[in-house]
Amino acid sequence: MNRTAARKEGLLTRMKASGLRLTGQRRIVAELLETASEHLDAESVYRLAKLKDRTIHQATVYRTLNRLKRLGLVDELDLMHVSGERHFYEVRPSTLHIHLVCTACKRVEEPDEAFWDDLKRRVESENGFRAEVVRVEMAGTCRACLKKRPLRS
Amino acid sequence: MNRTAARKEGLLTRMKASGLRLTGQRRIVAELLETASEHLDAESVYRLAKLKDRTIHQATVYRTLNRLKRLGLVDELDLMHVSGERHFYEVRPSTLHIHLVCTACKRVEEPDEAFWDDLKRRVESENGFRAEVVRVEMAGTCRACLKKRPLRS
DNA sequence: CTTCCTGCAAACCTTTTGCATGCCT
DNA sequence: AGGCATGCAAAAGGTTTGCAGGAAG
Repeated sequence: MNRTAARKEGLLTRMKASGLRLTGQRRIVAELLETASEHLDAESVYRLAKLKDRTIHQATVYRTLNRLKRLGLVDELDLMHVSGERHFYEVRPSTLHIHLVCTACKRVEEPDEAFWDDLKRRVESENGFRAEVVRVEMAGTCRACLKKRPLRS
Repeated sequence: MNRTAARKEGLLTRMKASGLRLTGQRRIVAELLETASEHLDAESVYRLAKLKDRTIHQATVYRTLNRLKRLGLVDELDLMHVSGERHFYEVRPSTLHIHLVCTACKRVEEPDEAFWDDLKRRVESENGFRAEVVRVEMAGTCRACLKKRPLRS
């Protein structure tokens, strides 16, 4: 939930460090991604960005997102396709993504328990696989919805 | 790896049990999904199905895959977009999907260690989230590729 | 006879790309 | 000047849909 906690230096800082030219529009996109309280898809980023700069174009949003993705500063998610085929973007927290997608209320929880790092280590020792990006996605029913509609299964 | 092991009753059986009409073309799609040694995307299913029935149409493949998906008999995967935006399909093994996607050789490993089930239980007890589908995707470098190009990071 | 499946083609949605313009360094 | 960023429109890629004909229950 508190997605800001995972990051140390701001996205803008890292963008500049990556040699990326920091234009006004890119700033807007970066700030949106960083301050969003929920995951945004490209279209949402575009819609929100337009409120701050009416002239921004969708192609620019896509290009910016792709640049950030290639630089590894932002990750593209799919969230189990709860909302169609769109991709969602989030500032890379630590290469570790854990999403609990509630199929009832569509909300996405992001627990940040430390023990998940365990996964990476286990896979490396047991499978000889060095994981760079770990994504755990679970679809199911969240606590709140379970209460409303208890024992559906 | 041995993806067949995870299933108990055949997909065809479960399709019939779901009240789905079992046509020749659907059989072909189901058999392809079941016997595939690697993950197939819609287009591959189409291409392979056409070898067995020249008259099958892409729309039919999509419709069949969607039906199977909605029935929960097959799951749609994204495999970290190592091969573009396509979706891959796999017969639902147990609602538990673990994919180790090697970014070097593009191969996908599916370790079927029992301890992964642990994940589901932990999330339920620690987050109150009842997971129906668990998907763990890791992108990184597999054992073989690590050997070829040791200590890249 | 009704329901469901299929082929076909067109539509759809999201994302990418080529080109021309213009800004920044 | 040179390179990069942007707008625009067109294309691309993958998937879905409406309709009409046909097969299955």
